[in-house]
Amino acid sequence: MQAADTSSDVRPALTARGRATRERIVVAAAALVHEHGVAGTSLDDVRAATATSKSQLYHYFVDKPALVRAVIDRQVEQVLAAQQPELDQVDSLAGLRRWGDRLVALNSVAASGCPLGRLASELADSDPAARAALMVGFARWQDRLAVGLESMRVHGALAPDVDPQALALGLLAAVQGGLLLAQATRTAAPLRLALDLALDSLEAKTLAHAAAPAGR
Amino acid sequence: MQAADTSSDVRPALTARGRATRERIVVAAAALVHEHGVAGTSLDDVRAATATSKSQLYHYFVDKPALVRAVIDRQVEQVLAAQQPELDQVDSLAGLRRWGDRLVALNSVAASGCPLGRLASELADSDPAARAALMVGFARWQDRLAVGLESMRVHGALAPDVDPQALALGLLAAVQGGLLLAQATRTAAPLRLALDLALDSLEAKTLAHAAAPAGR
DNA sequence: ACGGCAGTGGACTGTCAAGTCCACTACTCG
DNA sequence: CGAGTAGTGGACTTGACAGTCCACTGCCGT
Repeated sequence: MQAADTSSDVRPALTARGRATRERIVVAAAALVHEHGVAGTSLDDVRAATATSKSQLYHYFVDKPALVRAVIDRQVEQVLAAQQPELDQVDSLAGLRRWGDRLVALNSVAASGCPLGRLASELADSDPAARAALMVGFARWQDRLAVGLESMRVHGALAPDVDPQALALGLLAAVQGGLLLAQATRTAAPLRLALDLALDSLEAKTLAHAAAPAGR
Repeated sequence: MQAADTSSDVRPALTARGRATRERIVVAAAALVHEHGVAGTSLDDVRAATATSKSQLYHYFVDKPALVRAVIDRQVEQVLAAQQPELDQVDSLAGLRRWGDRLVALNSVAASGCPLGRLASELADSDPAARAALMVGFARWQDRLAVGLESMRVHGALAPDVDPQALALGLLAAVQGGLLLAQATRTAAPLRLALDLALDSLEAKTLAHAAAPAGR
């Protein structure tokens, strides 16, 4: 009914100048939305921040939700890119801890929470297309982690009976919750502690510890 | 400057009828805000849902932020109450798992996320008074958990060197992240997995494991 | 039985935001 | 160099929402 054609938000025939302007709009909108939320960001704010006009906004995006979807796509890329190269090197316990340290460091710069988390909690119930795009983003994040965990399992660094996808999702949840509380408390501690708790759990699932199986 | 007198939102001289009306407004507003967010809930929505008039809203609350603060206070109570009695019985690993099961069960009824989490991510950057109230709520939640964990430590069910407050905050972060992703994915799995990961970590910190790493 | 105040009804105002429209500019291609 | 189209400027319309105002009602004490 609504989003049958998922590629409809990509307008055809964009010249180089057009692509640059569109990009400028998305970048500024992403920053504003991250800071003030979707509802707290007006198109006039975007217009002012980009020195564009109302007609340009509607030239490149059919309506505000379409712009928000472009922002989501951008934030997914940004969030994944900001974790590089550590995210792709989580193939050992040490690698996982390095990745965690990077997240803590990123959060320390500006404890403004995870852009995806904020968008998710604001849009999950109201914008199905946005929710779908966010789910894809979270899934990509989870997969990156799962690939690393699977490699650990294969190399014998994790017990053979663990489920990498499940662990990755649990880890991602810990990160999201840690970032949420870090934003609320304006403290790095929640993220740090959530990561420690989750990673300690993984450490307990290393082969050495798992020699004596702990069931459930 | 603005919120020097923190008790100013409690209007004096309320009769029984007045208190009932005020309560009705807060209850309906809490439900609407939980479903559509603060920005997505207009005072007209609240008015319609409570069969009240505009003047009543402004009779009981000086402005919308004041109503939101009342909603926050209510949600804090509701969230803590909904976890009873399990939350006050987290004095063993089994008790912790029962508490986790209750959270999963609550979330299964309607995967709408944690009211506090949603409010926190929406208001943390824009409403300092709201953020403060939410921090108090999270702190109460954390303390309840910490009391249980401390009792476990004292009874020897946890290693003596653990920090109950830190573990409680980590646990709370896992829950928040799990609920956020559960809402986004419309699945119970993230909460379940986040709790499993965190509780497995606690299990690994039990005295038995700390003394000699062996199965339960 | 009345004076006064808590509680109520609902019209009204000002502001702000989304989305529309049309005129204009500048690039590109023949 | 001229026509057509991508790109731009900004005024305008429409609607929604926070907040105001004043008239009214019903409870309560004396």
